[in-house]
Amino acid sequence: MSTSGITIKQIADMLNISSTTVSRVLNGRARQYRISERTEQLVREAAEKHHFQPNQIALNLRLNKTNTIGLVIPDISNPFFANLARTAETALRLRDKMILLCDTNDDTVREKESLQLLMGRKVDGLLVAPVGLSGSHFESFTHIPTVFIDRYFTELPIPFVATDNFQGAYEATEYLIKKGHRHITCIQGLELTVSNRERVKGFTEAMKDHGLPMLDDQVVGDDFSIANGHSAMLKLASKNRPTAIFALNNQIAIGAMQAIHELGLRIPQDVSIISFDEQPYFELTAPPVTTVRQPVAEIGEAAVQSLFDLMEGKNVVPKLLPPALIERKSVMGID
Amino acid sequence: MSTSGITIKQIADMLNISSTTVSRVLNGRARQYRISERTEQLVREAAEKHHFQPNQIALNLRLNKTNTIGLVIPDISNPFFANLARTAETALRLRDKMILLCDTNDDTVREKESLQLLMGRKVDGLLVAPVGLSGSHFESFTHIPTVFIDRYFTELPIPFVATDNFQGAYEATEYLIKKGHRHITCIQGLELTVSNRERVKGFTEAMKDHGLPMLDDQVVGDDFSIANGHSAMLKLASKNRPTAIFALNNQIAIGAMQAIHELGLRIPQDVSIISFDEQPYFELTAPPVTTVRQPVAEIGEAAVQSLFDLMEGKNVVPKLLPPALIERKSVMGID
DNA sequence: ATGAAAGCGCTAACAG
DNA sequence: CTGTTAGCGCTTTCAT
Repeated sequence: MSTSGITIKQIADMLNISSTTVSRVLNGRARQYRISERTEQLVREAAEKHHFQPNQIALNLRLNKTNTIGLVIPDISNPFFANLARTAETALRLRDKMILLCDTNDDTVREKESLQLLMGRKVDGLLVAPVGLSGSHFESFTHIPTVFIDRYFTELPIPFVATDNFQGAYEATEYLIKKGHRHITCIQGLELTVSNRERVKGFTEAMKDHGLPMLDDQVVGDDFSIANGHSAMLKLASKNRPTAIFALNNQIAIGAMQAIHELGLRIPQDVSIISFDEQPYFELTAPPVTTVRQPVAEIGEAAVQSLFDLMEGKNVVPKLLPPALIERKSVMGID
Repeated sequence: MSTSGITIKQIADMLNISSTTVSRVLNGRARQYRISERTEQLVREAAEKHHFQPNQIALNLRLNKTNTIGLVIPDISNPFFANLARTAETALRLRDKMILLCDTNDDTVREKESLQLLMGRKVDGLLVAPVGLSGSHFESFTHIPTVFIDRYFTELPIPFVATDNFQGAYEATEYLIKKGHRHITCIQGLELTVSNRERVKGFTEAMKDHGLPMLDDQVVGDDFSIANGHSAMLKLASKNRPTAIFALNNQIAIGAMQAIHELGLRIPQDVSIISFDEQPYFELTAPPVTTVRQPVAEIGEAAVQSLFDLMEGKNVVPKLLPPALIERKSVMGID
């Protein structure tokens, strides 16, 4: 039926009035411009009848504003980011913004490409969980309001909202140590990532603070995937098996647990495990897994709020939100 | 530094040439229009130097094409949809399209609103997992290429790609029955949803085919959430407890299992359970859960392919992909 | 109480 | 080999 929606000009022509008038009525400025009730009526009827929808593209061009936010994350299939995306979507919808979604797969090239594309699309703001340890390539984007989520670069004047990864990792490690573990291996995610680095730091520092030696292979693994958790665990078990594993995200933990089961080992009798990223199913696994909870909803909402503050020119301070240790049954006390 | 990127016109002015020429060079048509090497060189240098980025908004308006696809799904935090989103994102990126993400929360109002917004933004196509049992409100969108995913309306001439939900549910139910279960309760998701209806149908038909009576409360629950699975299970346990539960998606299964554990009941000795939606963690739960696997990646890729075929005017047929039963330990055989 | 005209940044048709 | 003009749909001066 309708080709693609009627335009203001078409309505104007039908009514033999100018498009200016139509625009004014449709933008609720009839009173302000003292447009006659009759004209207003006519315009409204025509618009209604033909399901007038303002062409946002034209609006974008004219107003130099797209009401669109770019969401750039490493992996939407990781429940942590999926939840983040959801809270962000909800918060943004409330403010009449839409999300352009970019999944970078934790790949620098894809990230740069995504940023470039989003620039071209003139997004009003950016919410990004960046790859890499330094954000030099973000400097060319300083003119567009950006808030980092989950990961960040302190040397950049760009605000961020994230979990205090260092603290979370420190506490998790200390918990393991207090349970009597001395041979603990950390299965990490992508090394070139701030969240990973902070977590590894927390692990390392806790070990040092408790006088435990950092041996070779004390930190293994190379990305945030299930496959990585799986293969890392397999290798670990074949050598001098640690008594406890610290998995640096939920995916790694799943992979490691799969491997442990395949090997016929028991948790926590043969290996204890603790994981970053609380997820509902960790309560149901055999055994339930002790985790470090990240305040996902708070992060998502605070990030959106910060972004809006930024867009309104307000001063925005970075936020590091506290994690919480959720103790369950996957860590055994040993002497 | 740079305000918002340089324009073609600005480059043209700097070089004292017309914007047409600049446009031609930048679009790789220098040869075609026999533009002098020198001019081409100059234009390229200027563009490079000032980081020229074509303004997509202007392009959209001019070309009447946005290279944007609307992805409308009920819940991005549900791993099934998160995975779908990921495959779709990857497939679309390969074809130089970006995704505008809308999370409807399985709410008709929000869905309509999303569709409306996406129309205004002139998306080139739509990928949607619709709420509701009839798609009358989609008829006003027939001019824009649309493919339904996971859920669909057979009365509409809109292609879809989905799991054969009926078959999956039928097989799951039959599996339960063959294991000796007679008192089976189905915890369903949102009733006003095609996927739910098909699954319930499969369940009902399998029961009938095996001569089992459909009692009151044989199908309970009302949405696809963890909370629903949890509360439904709590209620079920307090009455005449069934020997087996069929959870109609992964979230419901998680909620139900939480409730079962809280109640101090054992799976599968006290209650057996089977779930729609295979997920990695179902292998790790206590006990590992028997599930109906949906071919998520295939659905995502096929949907994108169908959408492109549609946009190219090709004939597209709906696809119902076969599910697979993954047998694990959550169902006990009884006599 | 209403309109004409300009312009957002770009490309395409037509002209040389 | 290059330029002029028009126009995508809308809003915003500036007129009247």
